[in-house]
Amino acid sequence: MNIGAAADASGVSAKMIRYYEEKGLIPKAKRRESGYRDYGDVDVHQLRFIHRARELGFSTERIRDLLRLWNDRKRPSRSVKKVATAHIAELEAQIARMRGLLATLKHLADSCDGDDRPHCPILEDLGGDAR
Amino acid sequence: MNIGAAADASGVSAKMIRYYEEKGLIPKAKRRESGYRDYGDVDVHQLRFIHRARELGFSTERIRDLLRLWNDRKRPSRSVKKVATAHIAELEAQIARMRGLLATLKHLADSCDGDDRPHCPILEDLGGDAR
DNA sequence: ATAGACCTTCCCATGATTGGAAGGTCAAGC
DNA sequence: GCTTGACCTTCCAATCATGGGAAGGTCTAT
Repeated sequence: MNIGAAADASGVSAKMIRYYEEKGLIPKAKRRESGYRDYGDVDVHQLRFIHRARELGFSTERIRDLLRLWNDRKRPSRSVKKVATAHIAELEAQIARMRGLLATLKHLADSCDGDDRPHCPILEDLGGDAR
Repeated sequence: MNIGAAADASGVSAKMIRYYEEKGLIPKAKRRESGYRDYGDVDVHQLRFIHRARELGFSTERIRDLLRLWNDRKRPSRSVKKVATAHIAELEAQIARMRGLLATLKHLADSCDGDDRPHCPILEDLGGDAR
C-alpha cells in the first residue's frame, strides 16, 4: 500500500505519516525498490490508533506512551489509565481557565452598551484606566 | 525608559515587545543615539493593554483591532462589543469541543479497571478493535 | 511512448514565545 | 580612566502540529 492509500485508510494525511515516522512514533516504513514507502494493515491500524488519539486531544508525546502500551499485550491497565487521567486533568484545567476568561469577558460585554456612543467598559478594563 | 524597564512596568517581556513592534501592533519605538529603544508612559500603557488582552485570550490580530479602537476616542462601542462577542463565541466553541472530548475520555477511563491486568477499554477504543 | 497521478526529499510558513550567540552601551566602583 | 557586569542590539533557532509547494523520480493506463 502506498502512503496515499494508507492515508486514506487511516485518516492521517501523508504529510503527517511522514512526520510521525520522523518523530519516531511509528517505525520507519519498509521501502520498495523505487523508494516508495510500503504499508500493510498493521501499519494502518497503528495509524488509525494515532488518528483517534489525536481526535481525543492527546499530544504526540502522550500518544508515544499510549502506543508503547498498546503494543505491549502484558501492560497493566493501570499504566494506561494513568496516561488517560493525566490528560483528563490537563483538559479540565484548560477548560477551567477558559471558563474564567469567558466569565470576565461576558461580564465586560454585558456592561457595554454596544451602541453608537464611544463609552465602552471593555476598553476601559483593558486599558486599566477610566478614559 | 529602556526596554527592560518597560517590560517590567507592563508585564510584557522585552522579547515580546520587539515582536509586537515587528508585527506592527505598536509603532516603532524611538531610538536613542546608542540605538536603544526608548519608551514613555504612553507606550507602557499601550503594552499593559496588550498584556491584559492576551490574558483574556485575544489573539494578536484581534488585539490589533482592539488597539485601533482604543486609540480612536470616537469609536462606537458597538465595534468593540463586536470584537469581544466574536472572541466569546470562539471561546465557547472551544470549551464545548473540549467538554466533548472530556466526556468521552472520562467514560473510557471509568470503564478501565486500572489494575494489574492488561485488559483496557481505553486502548480498545483507540485501536478500534477488540484485542 | 506519453500523460497524469502518485511518490520522494527539502524548504518554508503558521502563532506566540523563549533561548542563545555575538557584539555594542551604560553606569557604578575602584 | 578603566574594568566589570548589567543592559541593549540584531539575527538565528527551536517549540508543536500541520499544510503548501518546488524539483524531480515512478507507476499505470491508454
